Amino acid sequence: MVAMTDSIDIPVPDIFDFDRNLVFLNRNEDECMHEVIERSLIKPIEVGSMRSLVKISAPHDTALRLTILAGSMPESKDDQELLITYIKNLFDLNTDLQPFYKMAKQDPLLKDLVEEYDGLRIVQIPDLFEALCWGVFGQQINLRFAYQLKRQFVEKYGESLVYQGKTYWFFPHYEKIASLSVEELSEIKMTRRKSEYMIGIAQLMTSGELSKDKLLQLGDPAIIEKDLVTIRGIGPWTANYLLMRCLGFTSAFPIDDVG
DNA sequence: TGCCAGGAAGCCG
DNA sequence: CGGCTTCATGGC
Repeated sequence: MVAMTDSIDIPVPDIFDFDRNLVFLNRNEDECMHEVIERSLIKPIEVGSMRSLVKISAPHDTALRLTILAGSMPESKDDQELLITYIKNLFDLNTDLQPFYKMAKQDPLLKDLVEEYDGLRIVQIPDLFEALCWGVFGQQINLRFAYQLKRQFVEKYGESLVYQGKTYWFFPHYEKIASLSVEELSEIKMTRRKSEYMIGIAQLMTSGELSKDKLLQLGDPAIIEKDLVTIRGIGPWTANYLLMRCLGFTSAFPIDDVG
């Protein structure tokens, strides 16, 4: 029997600093997929049959606490596990950072960096379609505009809920984008080419040819990257970005780029 | 005003 | 493979 509770606690690893990760999540005011309020993350999350506005906080530093602000708690055991998996992925809780920290603390260049950002994880975009879209949005335009594109996209094709008079948006489903024409999608001031990329990607996901599970089953990040690059609209940069920000290959992050 | 931004595809040799 | 052109829109 599943006990009906108001909140779910998820234990966090030793090397984890919730506030530092919140700072990262709060880095851009144009972000439309979540907000940070008073040491908590407010985020609409859709997993399985659950679609709710979730508050994530850390009342004590050994666990994250999930509270449902609007919608409902996951009703089935499956949905509850999907939610927990999503949050674990979001904060990259499954990665063991001990080996990296041990190595970094012996490196004169990395030492200061690791201490300054101790407990900061590579925050993920757990949803593959969302990560892919964000990669495409950001290609060859300034970030400010990329955030604008995402917002217009989300508010035009996504669904929403209202909480305390404020509207929160879920990321659009790929099935919906797959059915759009280039002309329709281009209305939000994306280039035709970006529209083509996104519709093509949405179609691949709708047909089931492309999925996060399938990519992860390939195992080796180099092989995954090769697979991703065959998709029109995904080049080396976006493929690498996906490995790092969605597929959890945080060890592959470019140390050259640390600055 | 002009350069350029979290690139990638297409074409040519 | 390596280099060059095109795409197209805001930001600063």
